[in-house]
Amino acid sequence: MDALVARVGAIRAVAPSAGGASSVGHSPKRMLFLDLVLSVFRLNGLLVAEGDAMTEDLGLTSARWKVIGVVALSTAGLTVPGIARVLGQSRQAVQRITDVMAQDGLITYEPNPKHKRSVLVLLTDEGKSAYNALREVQDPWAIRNTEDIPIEELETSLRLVRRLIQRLDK
Amino acid sequence: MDALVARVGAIRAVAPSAGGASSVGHSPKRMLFLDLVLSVFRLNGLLVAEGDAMTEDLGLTSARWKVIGVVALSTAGLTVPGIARVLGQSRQAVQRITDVMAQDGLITYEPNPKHKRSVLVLLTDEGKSAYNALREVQDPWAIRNTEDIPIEELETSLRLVRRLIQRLDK
DNA sequence: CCGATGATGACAGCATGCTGACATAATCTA
DNA sequence: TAGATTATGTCAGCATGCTGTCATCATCGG
Repeated sequence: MDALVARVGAIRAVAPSAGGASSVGHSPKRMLFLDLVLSVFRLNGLLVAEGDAMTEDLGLTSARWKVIGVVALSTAGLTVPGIARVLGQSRQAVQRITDVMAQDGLITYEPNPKHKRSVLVLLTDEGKSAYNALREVQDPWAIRNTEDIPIEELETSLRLVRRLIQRLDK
Repeated sequence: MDALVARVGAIRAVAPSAGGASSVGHSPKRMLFLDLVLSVFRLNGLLVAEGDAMTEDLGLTSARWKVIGVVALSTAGLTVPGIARVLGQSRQAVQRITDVMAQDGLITYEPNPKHKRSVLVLLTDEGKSAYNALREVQDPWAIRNTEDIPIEELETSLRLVRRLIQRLDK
């Protein structure tokens, strides 16, 4: 397991040239997996920070553009628990975000014809322009971060991440 | 971008048979990347939950075994900011975790011959047995989650995640 | 040797996740 | 239809990240 931490450390300490040699010892798959887990922890933190920095001018944060992205793509509106299910988060966590976003005028709560209490979340005009502005920074960012990565690697990685999600989500 | 949310939704709503067809529209790489980003957010949450559940009997949490794992692998001990640098977190966040772990008797603060104020973190006997117990649940878990995944896919994904980390960490 | 710069400790505040608990609305089932 | 089960709103508390601030210790350069 030394290799694991050595690698984690290397991410910060050593030149980007590192990252080749896979660990020796026994059960390389186990090492790869644990290394991947720690790397996902780390990447998550960096992505949140990056997302926050990238959209702070728009009055957004990572938590907010997760919500705004989901709502923008729903034609008929979504309930708060519905957003939570899509994002895989607790409804309470989403509720707190949407309440603030509603105060800020990005979304509105509209009556839900199918449910007396559970209102629908919709984007306001301000929310829609925030979404458009979001895409204007997010799309170039996505392109910038993938232009030198083969599409096959993206597909393989996404498939693996999805498989792990499915496995852990029961 | 509809495909993105459709996919995210599908993770929960649809049978595991989904996940094949890549998105249509323009710039598939951009779609793949944004999808990967959301999936990483999600996987992170699931991994934290899984890590907490898996080790709660040991008096550990995800945040704690990140620390305990790093400390266990250092021969001479590490300072709190040192642990933070390895994990890519703020020293304050790590300090709070280590303070509680010290109260719980998992670690001790020892004088640092190289620094008057910045003490070294070391595992107590209790901490060492917690680390051993951790490995006894963590290793089978890692094996279980990778036995049907080709090692090439693990390597590709880890390499991609690492590359993204390096890119975002400047 | 001394002052500037950087690293660390300590405290505070905030954002974003989680869970638990309880009441009520909605839906399913016998 | 009536009761049981599930979904939702709401409030509370907690865990784990982040940043900012300020004092103090360490280190380096003139």
